[in-house]
This record gives sequence, C-alpha cells and structure tokens, in this order.
Amino acid sequence: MTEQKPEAIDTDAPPFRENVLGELIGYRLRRAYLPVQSAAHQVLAAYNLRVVSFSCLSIIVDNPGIVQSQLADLLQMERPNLVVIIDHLETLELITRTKVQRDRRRYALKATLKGRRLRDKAAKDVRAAEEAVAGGLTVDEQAQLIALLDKLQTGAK
Amino acid sequence: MTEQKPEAIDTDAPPFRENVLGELIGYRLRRAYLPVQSAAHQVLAAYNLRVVSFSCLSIIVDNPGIVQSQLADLLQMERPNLVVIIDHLETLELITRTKVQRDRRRYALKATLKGRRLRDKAAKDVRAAEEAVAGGLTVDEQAQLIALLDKLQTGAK
DNA sequence: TATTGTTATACTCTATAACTATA
DNA sequence: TATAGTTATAGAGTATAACAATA
Repeated sequence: MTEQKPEAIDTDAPPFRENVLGELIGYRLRRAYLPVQSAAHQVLAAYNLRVVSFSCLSIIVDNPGIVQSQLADLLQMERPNLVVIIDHLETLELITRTKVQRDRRRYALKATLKGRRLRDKAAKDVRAAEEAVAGGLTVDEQAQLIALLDKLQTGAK
Repeated sequence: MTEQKPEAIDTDAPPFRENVLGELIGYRLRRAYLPVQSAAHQVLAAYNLRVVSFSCLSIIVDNPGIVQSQLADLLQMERPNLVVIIDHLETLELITRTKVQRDRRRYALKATLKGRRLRDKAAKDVRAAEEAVAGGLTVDEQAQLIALLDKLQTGAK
C-alpha cells in the first residue's frame, strides 16, 4: 500500500450510475428476482427439491390428474426437461403416474399424501423466506406488486 | 378422434389453478420477467448483443473508467464470465480498455462514440419493446412497479 | 397424420480453481 | 499476502431432433 487508508476506499465507494439501465423494467425485474429466487433455492434444497420441481409438485397438488404436456405449457418449459423432474418426484413418492383410460398416451399426475404434506410445509418455508427477503414491503405493497406483475404478465402474450 | 369436437376441447380449456404457487412473489416475478427478458433478447440480437452485454455497455457508458471487478459486482456476475463479454464489446469497437496509471492491474473501461450511440439507440428499442410487452400498464403503474421492485431489491441483501 | 412421453444431445449461462502480473 | 484480469473447465439450465406408442 502506498498512501491510501482502507477506510478512505470504502468512503469513496462507487457512486455508480445506472442512468439508462435503471429505467428498464427488465433490468429492475431481474434485480428483484435474483435474491427471491436465491432464497427459494436455498429453502427448497433442504427438501431435496429444485425450485422448478417444487413448482411442478405444487401445480400437481392443486390440479390432480394434470398431464405432463399441460404442466409443461403452464410452467412454460419444454416437455423433455420435465421428464427427469417428474421421475424424481415419483422416486421421492411425492406423486404418482397412472395411465389415462381414454387416452393411453397420457399419464395422469397426482400427488400422494406425502406429496401434499411436503408441498404445504415447503410452501410455508418459501413464503417465510420471501417475507425475510421482501421485508421492506408491507403486506399491502406486496399485494400491489403481485397485482402489477400479474397485469404485466397477462398483457404480454 | 372419437367423439370430441376440436372446439369443445378449446372451450373446456384448462381451468388450472395456481393456488399456492400464485401467492409466491418469486413465481410471479419469474412469470413477469420471462416475456420482458425475451423481448429484450430479441431486440438486442439485431445489434449482435446479448442482454448482459447491453447491460455492461450501458453501465460503461454511464460510468466511464469503471473497471471489470466493479462492473461484475454491480451486475452481480462472476469476473471470469465478464471477460468474453468485454472482449466482444472491444472487438465491436464499442468500448476501449486502457491500463490504469496508479494500479496497472486494472483496466479502465470507456465507451467509444460508436458505443454511446449504439447504446442510446438500442436502449430506445428495448424500451419500445418493453412498452409493447407491458402495454397493459399505464405509465403511472410502470413507475409504481419500478418503485416497488426497487424497494424489494434494496431490502434484500 | 398428429400427439404424448421419452431419449439423446447440444447449446447457453453461470460457477470454481488456478495462473500471471501487479500491488 | 492480496487483488485484477485471465484461462480452463465444470456444472446448471434450457432447447432441439428423433423415436415408440397411441390416437
């Protein structure tokens, strides 16, 4: 070191500007999404679940009998990528796959009791983690945010 | 086909529920982020830029002299992943790298005139694409959304 | 001929370890 | 000894093509 005190560096800390970038909704969405996603990732790892696996399980719990192609559409993912996830959920005995009578190409997905219980518990933990991360927002603000996000997503096709 | 009319299928279209998932901010953020990100991706491809490359360029334009480690911190990415991006921006003659006198380990990044012009033009296009995607939101609602996202991101550490 | 679930595979993005040159 | 930039590489995550079974 030559002449700088460490504190001086911290005090002179970057007054970086995001002039143009900061006005873009995409940039703001990403900045907000990252820590929330990270918190959910951490919480769900304790359940041996990925975030996307939890999303699948949750949709299956709330929509018994849904088939994989519908699930893929709903979560905006490709069918092939769903296979390993469904396999895993089945291995963990959280869901069951049973052939649909009227169309034997399809598998009806249903959550087991174990799956429903785990979903409920994990959802509470994720919600709590979100509360911790989004602590700056009041309940009203959170509802407001969700309403705006929903309106944005609905408008986009 | 056995007895179903195609229209019947569409009319009976999935009344799928997102009961629990829909109450999670992370899920809502992701649903809103995807189409916006996709729109930006498409627009910037015409400039031979990735979304993250545009973000880098934009930050450099607004913060002449910023160095790579600071840029990486600001955009929350790892230093190694920045190298190819900076290389690419330099190859396109959008930025310059010059050694810092007082610390020759560092490179000061600055945008060229070409870089500044391209950034301004691309930013307008991205903004227009966002307007198209987020068309459902009024200007006030967009400002409100950005304020809430900012508050969320600031609260999260 | 079209669709569901599947396999194999490739592509993109991100993360980690270790090197060099400077400090 | 620590840091900036770099290299090489590994690991997620996602996307595409083609197949068997069924419609």
